[in-house]
Amino acid sequence: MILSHACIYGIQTLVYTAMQGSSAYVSTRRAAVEMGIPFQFISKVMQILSEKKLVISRRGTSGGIMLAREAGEISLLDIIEAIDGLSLFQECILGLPGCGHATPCPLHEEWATEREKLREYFKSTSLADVVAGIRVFSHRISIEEFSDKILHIS
Amino acid sequence: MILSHACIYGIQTLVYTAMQGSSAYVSTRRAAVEMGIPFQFISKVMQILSEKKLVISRRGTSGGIMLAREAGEISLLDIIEAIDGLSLFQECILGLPGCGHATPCPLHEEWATEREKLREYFKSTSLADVVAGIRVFSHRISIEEFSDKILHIS
DNA sequence: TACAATTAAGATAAAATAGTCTTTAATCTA
DNA sequence: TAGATTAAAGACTATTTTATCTTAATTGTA
Repeated sequence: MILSHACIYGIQTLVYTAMQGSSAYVSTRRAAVEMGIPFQFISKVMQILSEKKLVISRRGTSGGIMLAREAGEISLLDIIEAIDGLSLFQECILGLPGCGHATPCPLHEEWATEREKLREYFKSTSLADVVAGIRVFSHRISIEEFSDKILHIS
Repeated sequence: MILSHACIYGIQTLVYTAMQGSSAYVSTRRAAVEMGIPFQFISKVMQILSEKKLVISRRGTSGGIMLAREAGEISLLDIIEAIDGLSLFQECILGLPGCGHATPCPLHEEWATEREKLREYFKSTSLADVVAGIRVFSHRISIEEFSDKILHIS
């Protein structure tokens, strides 16, 4: 698995949040239920993203989270960096500490090329892009249809 | 980290084995010491690769492991498949179970393209290719120079 | 002010991965 | 045959990741 569960949940939750518009705080409990993700885990991840200034959180009634910047200004790489860090895009694929241009492992150049493409993709894809894909191409974000789960909490 | 430690150790050990020529069994203990990898862990990984018919192992004096096929006939993908499985090349990057062409997640097409390139690279790169890279470009496989550690065991 | 709703935060538990230790079985050599 | 060497195998430990539980703090509303 290339991204940790925490990171996957983080991306899913922020995409969900971006889809709700920016007027009000979005309930993470509701987001969790609708997306079929453990609520407490999302809560932890949002605390990290709050520290890293990607979201603003608020307690109490009508509390929740809100994107700290416009959806077009938050890239998937921003989220990955905040949660998993950038080691995926920096480390040798064979795990050799000093692997680099001067002392490359046998796979160094090829993997350096591949991982850079991947990084570029994550960097150039914003939450707004993902939301647009969902709206235009009916991409899905939840495991089941949203409507299935909404019934359970309202 | 894209490959597990077990998988990384497996690749390193088989590359090391391929470099020794095919005439005799290669001691996994020696390989472990020279590459700076936990011996018992390598032993476990080699047991897996032995079950999967990628290596032939032999107990006793002058025992060790030997590649089951020519180095040119064992791809990195063969090793990855045996140890980590192929889920890396099959799963949705957001971890959504039913993600596919019919019901894609927002990142489906892009990631499907990237992961296929990665799979092709691993499939088309054999142990022999890696060894050739090491011989021609002085690529390294161990964490430190081999000669440093050889002294400790002989 | 009292209460309900909501996230924050710390502790804990469960699961997966990584690593170690010990005993057994096989093999070679003297 | 006896002893040394080596991998196989199973049990165990440690670490990291994932997930849950409980309590506290904050906010809006009646």
